[in-house]
Amino acid sequence: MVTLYDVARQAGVSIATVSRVLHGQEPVRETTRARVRAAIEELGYVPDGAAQSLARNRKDVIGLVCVEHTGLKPNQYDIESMSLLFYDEVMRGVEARIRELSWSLLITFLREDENSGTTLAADGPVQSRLHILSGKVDGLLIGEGVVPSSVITQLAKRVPLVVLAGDMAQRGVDVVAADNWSGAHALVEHLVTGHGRRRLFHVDGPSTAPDAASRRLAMRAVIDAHPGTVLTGSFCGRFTVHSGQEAAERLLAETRAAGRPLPDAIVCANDQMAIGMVRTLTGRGIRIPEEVAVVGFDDIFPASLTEPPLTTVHQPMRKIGERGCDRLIERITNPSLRPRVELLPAELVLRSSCGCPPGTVTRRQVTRAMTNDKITER
Amino acid sequence: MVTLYDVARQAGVSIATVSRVLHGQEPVRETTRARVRAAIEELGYVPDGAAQSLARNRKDVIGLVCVEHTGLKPNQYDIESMSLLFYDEVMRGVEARIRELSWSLLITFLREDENSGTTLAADGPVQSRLHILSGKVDGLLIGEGVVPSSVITQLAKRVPLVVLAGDMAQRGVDVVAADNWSGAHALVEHLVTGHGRRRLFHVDGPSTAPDAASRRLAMRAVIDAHPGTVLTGSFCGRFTVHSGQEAAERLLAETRAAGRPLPDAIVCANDQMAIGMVRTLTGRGIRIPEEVAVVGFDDIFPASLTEPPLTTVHQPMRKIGERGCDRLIERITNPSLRPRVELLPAELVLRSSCGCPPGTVTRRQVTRAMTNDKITER
DNA sequence: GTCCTAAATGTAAGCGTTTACAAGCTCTGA
DNA sequence: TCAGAGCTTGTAAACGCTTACATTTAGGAC
Repeated sequence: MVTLYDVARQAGVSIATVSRVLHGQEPVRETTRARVRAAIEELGYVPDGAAQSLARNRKDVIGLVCVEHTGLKPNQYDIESMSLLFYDEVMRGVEARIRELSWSLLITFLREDENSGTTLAADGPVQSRLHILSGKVDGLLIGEGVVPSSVITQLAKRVPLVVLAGDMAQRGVDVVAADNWSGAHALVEHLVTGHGRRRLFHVDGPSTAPDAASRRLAMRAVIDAHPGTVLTGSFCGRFTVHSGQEAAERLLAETRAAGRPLPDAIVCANDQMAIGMVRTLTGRGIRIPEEVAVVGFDDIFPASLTEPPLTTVHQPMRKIGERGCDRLIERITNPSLRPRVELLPAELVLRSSCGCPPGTVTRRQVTRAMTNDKITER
Repeated sequence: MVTLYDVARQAGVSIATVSRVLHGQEPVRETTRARVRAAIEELGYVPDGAAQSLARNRKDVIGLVCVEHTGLKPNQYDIESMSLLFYDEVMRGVEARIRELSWSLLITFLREDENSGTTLAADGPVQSRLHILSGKVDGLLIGEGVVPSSVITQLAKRVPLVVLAGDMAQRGVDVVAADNWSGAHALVEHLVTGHGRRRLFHVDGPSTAPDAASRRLAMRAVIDAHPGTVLTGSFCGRFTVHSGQEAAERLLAETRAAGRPLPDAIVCANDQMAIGMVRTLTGRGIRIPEEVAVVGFDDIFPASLTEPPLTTVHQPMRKIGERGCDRLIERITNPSLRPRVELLPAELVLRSSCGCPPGTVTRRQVTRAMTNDKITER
């Protein structure tokens, strides 16, 4: 390994001078500078990042902890695995910011199942990996969903940290997330006031999923605000295409058995389930949106390819990465900042599964005016 | 910041003892161990990664340099941006290996256009970023395509390095890539011997793209091996859907003008162009594969969604990440290893755009027997 | 109690940088 | 010619950890 000393010897100067040349600091004679440059070039010197970090007391590295969805066939892209793209977008947002600073980005994937069973263990594999990681970075960006919030709160005491996405208000920790509530609210509002749908069916996510919760609340809010609007029923799915299909089967069976008509609209907690719903319904000859509207959430890529194309809500993942990174850097710079929750506007994407005319593609940012406290109280 | 000294003071022991407890080393009395553990917990001590790296003389970090495709609309998934997925798969492969070792992964994206103009500058922005990066890692995984090979060769002298994907034989540098040639060869061979197609048209990639080159050579090889088989023409596209549509327009115009029949099969250098081709052709009422077969390359997600579904070649990106990582670790461990080129089998994916019956989905790994030298000589 | 051995713990020298401070130059102006 | 100012350059002390080696301690055997 070539060190500063080697370069200094080769150039006939002291290590301080080499360091100065390396960082373009001023008081170095032009001839000396040239000599040092030549030595660096000749020896192929690369400054050791660890030593620099130690001396400068900062690493110029931030860590991003992503959620890795499990149960996917490797090497094969399908509709389920499209959700993978979320964190890839976040990552690109973060990287774009990081790059401007000449910092670096450390990535870790945490598998959804990795923490099951060890949630409460103070020293599970997840904790251990996060611990090692936090020693290598100046700050951490953590995707919500895998790490229990108690662990996050604990971790935040030791290292600057920002929680990304998700929907839970982490008390005392910075959060940057999409405004899921407003997205879902605008979506359902559109069905009700835009297309006169009154009898709604809900395909919900798992009760444990925090994002599903706020979507559910938003739907409730719209229904309550419009007399005459009712929730005719709901199904609790697992966010998969298959769940959506199950939901459809169940819905059809139940309405027929009871001799009731179909609902006017079906609101699904994510696009995968909406796609499953659309497939099964159209397979049974039911016309969408004429007989029933179907909407999803997330705007994954295949949502634009269904027949009819799916009306949904796009999540600003890249922006979440960017803003999360900005926030983290603020916090690193000024650790005494009061933690805040920042919600980014979601984007309502109107295609035609909601009843809008075929060929429609309208995008509209939606969010609500609010203060921190309103949000954290939610 | 809490250091070893703080913990040592709190526990009433020396820093050496704390360090031993930290790493579970043997000769420490149980009572002492407990005392130290308590102090660590109480103070919320996190070992400083930089200091550890410096003292241990290894960083337990490897860097991955990805190619970032440009000109994409942010926050919007479309067929073009599906190519983004390549590096995301590679990344997951690398991370899976890294994780087993408790190492970390540093990510950098290099934009395709970032290097244009400065290719030969010894100190362009790309070089500078790679330089900083290489000081922070034990080794580097570089996706081929952005960094000029002269820069790579240079870099490889200073830091353990493995080149991923691409197709170029980097002399004197480790390479792990997909066997594009065999994939393309099997694909064209299938058209010719499996479906009796004789008159082939080629939608090529940019002449500068190294992967396009080997696909072109493979096609040539099949044609030469089968008397009676001819290349009726070719079009040089830019790997986009739009290029594929242009190619289709041009092909139709020329064959009609010359009063010639359509070719039997159209071989596209990637899926995006094949999709553009399929769209335009079916739009003009031409039946695929009855009138003409169309095949692509890469097996991006939308390839399975066209009508008819596209026959193509899947690239084992995740495997490339895994094997590249293994190779890099070998090289870090033993820097005197002779550099090798390793080609991973590609996977022929038969759907129905080639003439196979509707509903077909057959996957077959393809590669050729070979030695290093044969490959590097190619 | 003494002595020996082995186990437990402590001391201090790095690791490769940065940077405050000291020291050495080269001028300029008297 | 020399003092002093202003550039350059060098010296050495951190930074927080690991680890070889030195030292202390505990536990037996006599």
